[in-house]
Formats: sequence, C-alpha cells, structure tokens
Amino acid sequence: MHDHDLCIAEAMARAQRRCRADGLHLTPVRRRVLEILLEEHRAMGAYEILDRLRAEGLGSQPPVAYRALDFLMKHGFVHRIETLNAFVACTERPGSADSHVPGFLICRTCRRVIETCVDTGGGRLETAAAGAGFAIEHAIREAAGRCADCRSAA
Amino acid sequence: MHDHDLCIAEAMARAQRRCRADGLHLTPVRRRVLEILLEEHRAMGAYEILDRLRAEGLGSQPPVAYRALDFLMKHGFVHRIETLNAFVACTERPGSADSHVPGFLICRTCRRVIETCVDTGGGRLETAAAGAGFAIEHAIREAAGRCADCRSAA
DNA sequence: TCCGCGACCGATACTGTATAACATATCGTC
DNA sequence: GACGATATGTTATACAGTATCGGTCGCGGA
Ligand SMILES: [Zn+2]
Ligand SMILES: [Zn+2]
Ligand SMILES: [Zn+2]
Ligand SMILES: [Zn+2]
Repeated sequence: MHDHDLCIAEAMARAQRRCRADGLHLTPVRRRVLEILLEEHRAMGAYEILDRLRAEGLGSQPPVAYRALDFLMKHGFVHRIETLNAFVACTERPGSADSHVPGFLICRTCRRVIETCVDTGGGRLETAAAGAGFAIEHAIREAAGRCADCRSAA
Repeated sequence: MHDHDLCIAEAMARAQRRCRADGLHLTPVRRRVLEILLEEHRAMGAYEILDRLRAEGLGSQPPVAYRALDFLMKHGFVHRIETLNAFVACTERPGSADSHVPGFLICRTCRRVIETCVDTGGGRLETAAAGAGFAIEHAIREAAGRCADCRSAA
C-alpha cells in the first residue's frame, strides 16, 4: 500500500525543482495536467483530461490540453501510450534530461500503467535495423495484459 | 531489386490457400484490402484504403474498411502500426496461426515498414511483468527512424 | 515611456480515426 | 421456406489531433 497523497506531492515538488533549475515554466495549466495524471495513476485520454480542466475553469478547448501535454512530454514528465492514444505520468525517471527508453505494461481493464526502463541495443529489432541500414530515432515497447489486482479481482 | 508483381501474386496465393484450408472467407473487399496493402508495401491509414475501395465501388463507409482490416489482422495477414494509427501487410509470416510477435522499423519519411520477428521472454519488460504479477497478452515493438533509401536520398 | 518580442492562453474550425447501431443481403441447413 | 450465421450497406456519432487567428502578459531595449 502506498501513500498516494505523498507520492503526488513528492512528484510535484520534484517537477517544480526541475523546472526552476532549467528555466522551464510550469504554468497553472501544465501543473494541473501533471497533477491530474499523477492523481489518477493511469493512462488518460486528452479529452478526459480536458474535461477535468474545463470543470475547474482552466481551459476548455483541445489545444489547451494538447499544448500542456506536449510540454510535459517534451521534458519527460509524461509519456504517451501509443496503443491507447493516451497519456500517463512518468513514474520511473520523471523529468530526466536524457530521454530514457521506457517500456510499459498496460492493464486493459483498469488502464493502470507499469513503467520500466528497458535497455536499448542488442535486441533483434536493433540487429535488424543495423543490417538494413535503418537509423532508429525512437523506439517504443508496450505490452497489454492484466495487472495483478485485476487478475485477483476476477 | 524485387519483382513486386510476383511478390504480390505469391502473397495473395498464399493467403488464398490459407483461407481455403482454414475455412475462412476471403471475400472481395477483404481480398482487395490485402492486395492494396501489398501493392503499396507501406503503412496506410484506414481512410486512405477506404478511398481506394470507394473509387473501385467496393464500399464507401468507414466500417467497411475497418471490418476488412479486423479480419485480416485477426488472421495474421495484416498488422496494425500503433504509432501511425495505420496498417501494413505482414511480410514475415503472413497468416501464421500462432500469432507471432512482430517488431517494426518504420520510416518516418516514406512510411515503408520493415518487419522482423522478435523474441519474447527474457527482456526487461517480461522480467518486470513477472515480478509484478502482470500477465502479458500482447506485446508490440515499434521503432521510428529513416530507412536506407531515404537516408541515401538526402 | 513606449515598442517589440516571445511565451502562453482562448477560441473557432477543421481533419483524421474509430465504433455503435441498425438494416439488408447471402448462403448453407433443417 | 424458415432459420441462424456471416458479411455488407448506411447513418450517425464519439474520440483524437491540428491549423490558425487573436489576445494578454512580462521583459528588455530604443
Ligand atoms: Zn518515464
Ligand atoms: Zn488492472
Ligand atoms: Zn513486395
Ligand atoms: Zn524511407
């Protein structure tokens, strides 16, 4: 069991420090989007996030949410889950400068996401790329399935 | 250099045999969608495929294309490229019964896709899944970058 | 002081992706 | 012919993402 309020507070404090240190503007909208993703602790669609913002008077149009998400992704606070067209707060190395290569375990029932750092290089994909003269710029690994909680609940 | 007409004909013949053997209905729409993807030899959006079908009088509404793609994916003739929300004909083990785990090298310039079979098990993602009690049902690996042709063209 | 500039936000409108729901057609079986 | 299973036609709508314009605010320089 984990103290989720504390978990959120710490993550927000870390983000705050990182932004201050690097001269990034963690504006109210951006801050709140990150907070929402940390609170939910699961993958959320852009329009679901937008609904929250709207309810709180922080912007009601798609570009508001997408701009905030772009900022948060660019600086490593949030990841995009391609298989869901959704977004999740980084739990592994949030805001790390070297954009780490994350792998995701995505529960198809509760949409909670387990993030892991995966190695690059040496895999079959990298071998094939080298053999074909293909220059990899960005790789993703995502696995769908069911988390421990949802399995025991069934 | 490869004889693309022959490449398509062989792939279609294989698909035909497989469907006959397994009692699957390779109907005109399904057949044509597979053929289009083989001809193009790159990732295509559902609506791009639909435009072709429409021009040929084979159906004009989104569900027509999506249903054909669902059939072709279900039986391993076509793969979905999650990072592009697009579809590509399987070139590795088309129609193989055991749904193989494909990895994709996706050129961001020409949208051509290199498919490779990647191993499952032993990777960090699998290790993390085992540790967390997460049951992986479906894993994907996609890498974006630039193919050899597009790199030498630049 | 005033101006220009850049960063952010607000809003409209649009494109693109995907599915729900219901109607129709076709075919082999009883 | 009635029936169930399968496939297709059609309408409507939900969900995802972008282009573009305009406004505001803070800040540095003429
Ligand atoms: Zn991360
Ligand atoms: Zn779950
Ligand atoms: Zn070919
Ligand atoms: Zn290319």
